[in-house]
Amino acid sequence: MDDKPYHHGDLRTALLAAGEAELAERGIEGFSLRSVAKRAGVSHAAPAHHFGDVGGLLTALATEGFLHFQAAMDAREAGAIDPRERAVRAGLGYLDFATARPALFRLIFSSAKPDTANPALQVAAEAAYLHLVGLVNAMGGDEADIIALWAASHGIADLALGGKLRMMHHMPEPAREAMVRAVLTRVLPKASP
Amino acid sequence: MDDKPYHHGDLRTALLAAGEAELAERGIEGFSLRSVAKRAGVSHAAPAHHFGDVGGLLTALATEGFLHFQAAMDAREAGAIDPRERAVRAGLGYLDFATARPALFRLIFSSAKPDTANPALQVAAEAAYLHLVGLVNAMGGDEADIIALWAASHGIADLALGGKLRMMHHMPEPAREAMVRAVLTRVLPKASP
DNA sequence: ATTTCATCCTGACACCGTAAAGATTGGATG
DNA sequence: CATCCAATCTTTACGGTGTCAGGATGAAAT
Repeated sequence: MDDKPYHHGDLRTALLAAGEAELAERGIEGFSLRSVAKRAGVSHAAPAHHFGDVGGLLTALATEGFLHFQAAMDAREAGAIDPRERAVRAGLGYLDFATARPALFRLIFSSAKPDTANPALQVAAEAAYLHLVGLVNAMGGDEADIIALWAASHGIADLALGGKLRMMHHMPEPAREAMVRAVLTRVLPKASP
Repeated sequence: MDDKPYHHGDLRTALLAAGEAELAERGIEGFSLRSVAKRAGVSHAAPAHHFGDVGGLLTALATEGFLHFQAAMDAREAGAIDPRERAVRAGLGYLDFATARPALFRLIFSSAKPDTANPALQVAAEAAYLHLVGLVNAMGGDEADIIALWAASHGIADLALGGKLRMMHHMPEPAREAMVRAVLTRVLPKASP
């Protein structure tokens, strides 16, 4: 039997992985620091040294979450040239992320626990925002267009997570994507001549 | 001194009021059943008899929340005749509610704690949805228009609560309303001829 | 007057986050 | 190589939380 060494080796990384698993299984509202430590096979006070308190761990998880968020949009945008098509795909990626990692989505957008003053988190959040700005600028849109696209994408994703869009949940996948496309197309700036 | 009688008289109502105060001061993530009981001047186990567990109390608060939500939209819509203007005002009321009662907003739309199978809660939620459907129908819109208006309104409100719309938060009130109007106008169905 | 029963309280338990203090170990320093 | 140091992890402890079991109270019904 491999008795566990006193020093883990890469506990910080292990705790982040355990934290993501905890979020996926129990959600934000069921998230427990002690449970995360148990997942990593470590004492309940071990996380403190790496993350301070539970807010510190959630801040790090949120920072990672923004990367996943970004990646989900990039995956959808890949291959598309037309700026309007790219913007629509970004919205689809937005929904992909929310569906695939609901708790992470809520952690990022609807929780007060992550420390919004944390520099790394701010950088990650700003990057996601700038990505959106780039999409809208490529279409020749203004600030209202930015908010419109963002709000529509976010609204669809958040309402879907909340189970409020039951009519959409009862649709087959292709029809659902078509519906999202129809909605997002409405909020794009007028096609440039 | 009025020593408290053993029987409260209307504890259920008092607990609901205390629960709203607790939400307003501590938010969902800081919500504590024992603290609510303390606010109502009652033992920590007293709420159990009226609401079962904490989920039961939050379910009742969410049901009440939908009424406040409805009222906020009605207040904005009052006096407007034109269907498109009414729809835009509903969106402004949506934001009003989120701003005035952020924790209640999150409880309704982003929490898993309320029991979504509760009949009273379902009725309240359905009423809010049907109100939206009525607005869109009056404009001759279809299902995509419903989702578009709802998602845009919800997205703006939820992002604003999350502090993500900093550019909007730095605007004077009239400009902010103008911005919301500009965004919402984009998602309305084409004006009927 | 007695019984009944909803209401409310007390006490207990397991779980949680956090802090303090001790154990262990890898690595730097001599 | 021997020693010390600092980082890492554990143990223990404390107050707070939700929930359950059992007892106390008192209003209403018999």
